[in-house]
Order: sequence, then structure tokens, then C-alpha cells
Amino acid sequence: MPRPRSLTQGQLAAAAVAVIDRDGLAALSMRTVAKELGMSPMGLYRYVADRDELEGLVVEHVLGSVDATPPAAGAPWQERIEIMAGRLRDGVAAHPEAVPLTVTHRHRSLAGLRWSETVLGILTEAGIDGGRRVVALRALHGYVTGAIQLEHLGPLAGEGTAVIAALPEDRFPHLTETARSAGGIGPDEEFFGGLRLLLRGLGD
Amino acid sequence: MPRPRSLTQGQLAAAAVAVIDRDGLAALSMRTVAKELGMSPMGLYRYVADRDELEGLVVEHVLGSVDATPPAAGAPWQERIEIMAGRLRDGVAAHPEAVPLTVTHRHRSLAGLRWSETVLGILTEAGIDGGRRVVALRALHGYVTGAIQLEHLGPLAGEGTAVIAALPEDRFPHLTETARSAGGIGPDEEFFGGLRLLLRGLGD
DNA sequence: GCCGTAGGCGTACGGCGTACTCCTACAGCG
DNA sequence: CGCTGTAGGAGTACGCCGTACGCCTACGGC
Repeated sequence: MPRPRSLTQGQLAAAAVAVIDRDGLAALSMRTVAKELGMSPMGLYRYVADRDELEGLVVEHVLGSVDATPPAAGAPWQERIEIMAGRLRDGVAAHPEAVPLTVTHRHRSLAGLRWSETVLGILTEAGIDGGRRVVALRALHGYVTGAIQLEHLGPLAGEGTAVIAALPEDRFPHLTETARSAGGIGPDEEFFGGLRLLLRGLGD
Repeated sequence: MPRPRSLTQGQLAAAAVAVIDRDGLAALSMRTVAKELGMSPMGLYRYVADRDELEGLVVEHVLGSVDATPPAAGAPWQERIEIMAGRLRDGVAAHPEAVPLTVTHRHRSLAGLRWSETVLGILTEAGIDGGRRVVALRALHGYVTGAIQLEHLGPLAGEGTAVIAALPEDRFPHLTETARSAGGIGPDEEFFGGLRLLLRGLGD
């Protein structure tokens, strides 16, 4: 009997993501999203209770783009977890400005839970269960979350490496030296290198 | 020749942290901090260029409270890294509402760099160097950062576990089962359990 | 005693989230 | 056919926010 809704929450999310991708996270506001959709600011409240819920939709949109289907059953479990981690990293990297949101709203996201479910499945097949599995999931979750953030809201465009290089060498001998040898290592090696350390610790 | 400053940046930071601890991160504003110090809102701008810099001071204050001196030289390196991780975790946990700030501003914090310097020293003594050390530091950094966040801005007060428990069991079999077995595991076991996985992977 | 800087306060602007009101358009019921 | 209830859409308004700017006062070293 009611008049049909003319927008879906998904369309709201897409508009919000468009604003974020184009103008940065700071530009995200009820007003800018409404403008993006060609409607009045208050119109948004027909679809969403408040700004917080809008942000949740953004996260769902971003995480919803990562494939949560279990990868190639033939491969060793470590490799399959690497694939899952890489998918999440790639999905988030497609909207780097939204990274802070994905962290704060992840726990309410169905898409995030689907990712966890698949990882848990892989861990189970690897023979890890009970308390060990809880710890393993949290560890993976923690590492992936943290590493992705370091990658994206770390020192913008190598500014940080410059800061470190400018440090007084006598008080920070290891850091300055490490900064020099860090040049040869790309983001991929860093991310997956660290992940493999964790996976190695999980083995046996 | 000039009139001496009547406040230090440290006092600003302390006032801001007091506001955050008492009323939450959302209550942090130039106006509330000024009120905390008994001065006019604009007075803050004598000590700080903008809100961003104030937030930086908060982070410096929080991270400055963690002891960065190398721990007990006698202990095995893994244990010493655990001590460093625990110190950081404890320092941050003293001001849980400030956690989001510590993440976004960490790379500009001297105290954060001191922590990294000490950890690098321990890694070096453990015989890890060159590219391996770079990856190891980033991995530790990523894990600790991520795990601390999961702990503090995870589902507020077990709300998340309830969400998971309410999940359709047929679509999330592992998650629902894991949620049940997660009850017996406290935050400490989770944090250090995950960390030890990483350290084990680092070994040899 | 003078000068220059810090202190301190008030005003003002533009943007934010959002509460509230008022009218219009339409889908299914009788 | 018309009635009714919900969605659409616009507009106004409030109380926050960060912060630009200006004005006078206090005071320490030359």
C-alpha cells in the first residue's frame, strides 16, 4: 500500500563512497552525500537513522566487495589464508580514504563476519580448533587490520621515512639504519612477509 | 624579553586527556579543553596551531607514559619483546577513549619512535637484521596496533559476542561455534597468545 | 621607562548533525 | 472511484564545531 522507496541503502552507500573517493573522508557529511544524490540534506534520514549508520553502510559497501568464498581447496592452508588476507587488503585499498571507517565499523559488518567465517573454516581444516583457533583468528584479524592501517594512514607519501631519516642518529641508531635498509622493501613484501611470520608461528 | 608562557604543551595535553577520560573522545573540542584550563577557547591557539596538533599532543602524552628503556637484558629476546608490547598495551589501555587518536597520530610521535627503537634493538640482539628486521618490526607494529584496537573499539562490552551468537548458525557455523569456545579466553591470553605466534614465526 | 611578545577575551563566519513542520505523490484498499 | 497511509521532498532552526580577527592588558629585558 505504501509508496515504494525510490533509493536503496546500497545506493546511499555508493554515493557516500563516491564522495569519499573524490574529496576525502573529511568531506563526508550528510549534506555532501545528499547533494551527491540530488536530494535535500534531510532526505537522507528516510533511509538512515544518523551519520553513524551511513558510515556503517559505507563499510558494508567496501567490505562487501571482497570475495569471501573459500579459495582453491587444493592449496595448502597457509596459502589460502594469504589469499583471504590479500583480498581484504585489496578491497580496502580500493578506497584508501575510507580506511578509518572500516576499522571503527568492522564489527558491525556482515561482510566482515563472512570473511572471518571463511578464515575460520580454513583454520579448522588445518586442524586448529578450540582455544587455539580463537587466538589464531584474533591474531590474524589483528595483524591484517593493523598492517592495512599502517600502510594507508602511515606517513603520507614517504613523509615518515624522511622524518625518521632526520632523526638524531645517536639516539635512534637502529631506526635510522633500518630506514636506510627499508628502501628495498615494497609494501607487498612487507604485508605478506609479516603475515607469513604469523602463519609460520601457527604451523605444526 | 617577552613575557613568559604560562602554560606548557604538556599541560594542554593533560587537560585534553582529562576531558577524554571523563567525557569521551567525542567531547574533545577546542572549547572543552579551554574550559578545562579555565581560559577562553581562542587562548589555546597560542600553544597549538590547530586541533590536529592538539591531538598530537594527546598521543604524545599517552605514549610518553610507556617505558621505552630496554627491559631486563638477561631474559630471552622473545620475552623482552613481550614486555615491550605489554607496556604499550598497558599505556594505551589507561586511556581507552583515546585509542583512535593513538593510531592516527602515532607516526608523528617521538614516544612511538622510542618504542620502535628499543624493539629494533632487541631484534638486532636476536640476530635479526637487514630486510628481515624491517619486516619483523612492521609485523610487530601491525599486530600490536591492530590487536589493541580490536580490544578497545571492538564490540562495546560484549555486545559483539551477542551479535555473533545471534547469527544464523547454518550460514556461520564456525563463527557461532568459535563464539562459544571464546568465552574461556581472556583478553590477556588473546593478546599475548597472538603475539607469541608471531614471535614463534620470527624464531630461528 | 619603553618595547615586544604573551595573555586574555569577545565577536563572527561557515559548516556540521539533526529535530521539526508542511505539503505533495502515489499504491492498494473499500 | 475515492480514501488512506506512507514516502518524497523542501525549508527552517538550533546548538555545536573549528578558527580568523581584533582589541586591550601584563610584564621582562634592554
